[in-house]
Parts: sequence; structure tokens; C-alpha cells
Amino acid sequence: MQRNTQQRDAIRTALEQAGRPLSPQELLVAARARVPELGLATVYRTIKALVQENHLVPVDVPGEPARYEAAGKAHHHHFLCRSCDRLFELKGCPGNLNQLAPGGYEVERHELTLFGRCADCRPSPARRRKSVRR
Amino acid sequence: MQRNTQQRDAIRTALEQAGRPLSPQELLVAARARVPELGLATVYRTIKALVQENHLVPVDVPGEPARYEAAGKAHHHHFLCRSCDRLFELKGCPGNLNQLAPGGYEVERHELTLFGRCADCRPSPARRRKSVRR
DNA sequence: TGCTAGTTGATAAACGCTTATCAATAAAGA
DNA sequence: TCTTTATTGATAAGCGTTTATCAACTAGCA
Repeated sequence: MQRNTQQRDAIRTALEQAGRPLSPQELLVAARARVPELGLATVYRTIKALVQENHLVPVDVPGEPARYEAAGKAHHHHFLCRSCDRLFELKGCPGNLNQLAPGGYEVERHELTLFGRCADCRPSPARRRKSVRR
Repeated sequence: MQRNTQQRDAIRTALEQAGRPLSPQELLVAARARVPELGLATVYRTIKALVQENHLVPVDVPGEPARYEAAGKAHHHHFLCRSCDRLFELKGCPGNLNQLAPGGYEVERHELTLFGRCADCRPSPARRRKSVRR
């Protein structure tokens, strides 16, 4: 039987509150706010379990370790800040992307990633600059 | 001074003839058609050199090792066949992709990858089925 | 409260890819 | 052809991420 441990709660909660896909490392740091003695192995174990239960989906980013976000969201894409390395969720999709494939190719899905600087990391006209954790 | 070895020739030629971005492993196999005793280390060394000379650019794919293609091409995207694992080049870009980012975000570039089955790997209506190497 | 088995944390180990090492080889000019 | 030295191939080592191990811990229930 599955137990409700404070570690799992902390991980689930951290992911909810982040509002963006988190890597295992980010998840470790975030969840330690509630359970300071949390170990990395537990984070990986919990992620694995949540993915298998379809509560979490991996978000693959080019050249980066996978992030994880809640399953069941509407189709959308992501933005990776090259400065703070955080991945953000974007709304919607321009559509018609699959039509890029030539005839004979069967497209099942697509993934779009924007790269740049997030609002917090932009150099000059940065209003409301927050602390940038990574 | 830089020497013109048959290994480098074989690697450059293999990449030209492939017509699609190749991973170091794929490059090794392809270039061995000309220089059978070619080693993996040489492939990595040559790739590194060609990238530094701006003759080659890495193509990052979500959840996959990097591929490499000739530099200087027009902006375009790629298709990854989940069956044979080959990466194909697509023509053009739908445009307006960067507008997905919310205000305050500075977009520098984007990457789009379609996933599916290439013409060679499609199950049923496959005309002219070729051998599928991987 | 006490028991029991699922869960945890620290660490080692596995894993896949990339780089370093080094003696042997071979390109390029004399 | 000879000499020099960049290059090579095989292998070990490095690196970052993910998984396995195992004794200690604790959630859940009687």
C-alpha cells in the first residue's frame, strides 16, 4: 500500500507552487523548504512514481536535463532562460506546425522551445527585478 | 599547421552525403565506409574542430544526443523519427513563433522539433520502402 | 502504544556521452 | 626518401545524471 509521507507532500506541493516545470535538482531545493532533510534519491523515486501514475509528465528540453510538470494541461510550449536556466510555461501554440513535414512523414507530436532571457534576467529595462535563484 | 588526413575527408564527406544532421555515432559508422579503421575519438575531435571553425553547428534535440549539420543554412527545423532515430531537415519555419513569449521576455532563438515516423518507417502505405539503417 | 512493512537518506554504483592519454602512424616539406 | 610533428586509435578517465543498495525510520493500523 502507498503511504502519505511528508516528503511526497513536499514534492507535490513544491511542484504546484512553482508554476513552471522543475528539474529534479530544482525540485530538491524547493521541497527542502518544507522537509529540509529530503534526499535526492527520494525526489527521483517520487518523480518516477508520479510519472507512472500519470500525474506528472517529463518535459524534454534541447541540451538540458528533463523537467517535470503536472499532466493533463492543454497543449503548450516552453521558454528556457539561458541566464537563470529556469523553464517557463507559455500559453498556446501557433498551430499548423506539423505541416512542416514533407509528404510521407507521419507527425505524432511536436515540441517548441524558445530561448532567451526571462523578465527577471533581462539586463536593462528590468522593472520589478526579483532575486534570481537557480 | 593543419593536415589533410583521409579521416577528416571521410568525416566531411559522410556529413555532406548524408543530407541530414548526424550524431557522432552515426558519423562514425558512415565515415567508416571510407576509412574502416576510423576511431570514435577522431570523430569527436574532428567535430570539435569543425564546430570551432564554424563549418559545423550542433543541433540539439530534446532527449537525444546532439547531431551536427553544415553551418550557414537558412533558418529551418527538424523531424526526429522515433523508429529509426534519424533526424531529418525540414524546410522553412512557420514564423511568428517568438511571439508566444509574454511581455518582458527577450527571445533570442527558438527550436522546433517534430516527432513521428519517417517515410521509410511508416507502417502501412509505404511505397518505395528502403532498408532502414540506424 | 506497539508492530510491520512501505519509505527514506546517504552512498555507491551504473549509465551514456565526451575528453584525455600516449605510443604508433602518416602527412607534408626538405 | 628522410625527418618532423600533427594526427590517429584504443583505452582509460571524466562528467553529470539517474538508479540500486541497505540499514534506519515512520505511517498506518490493531
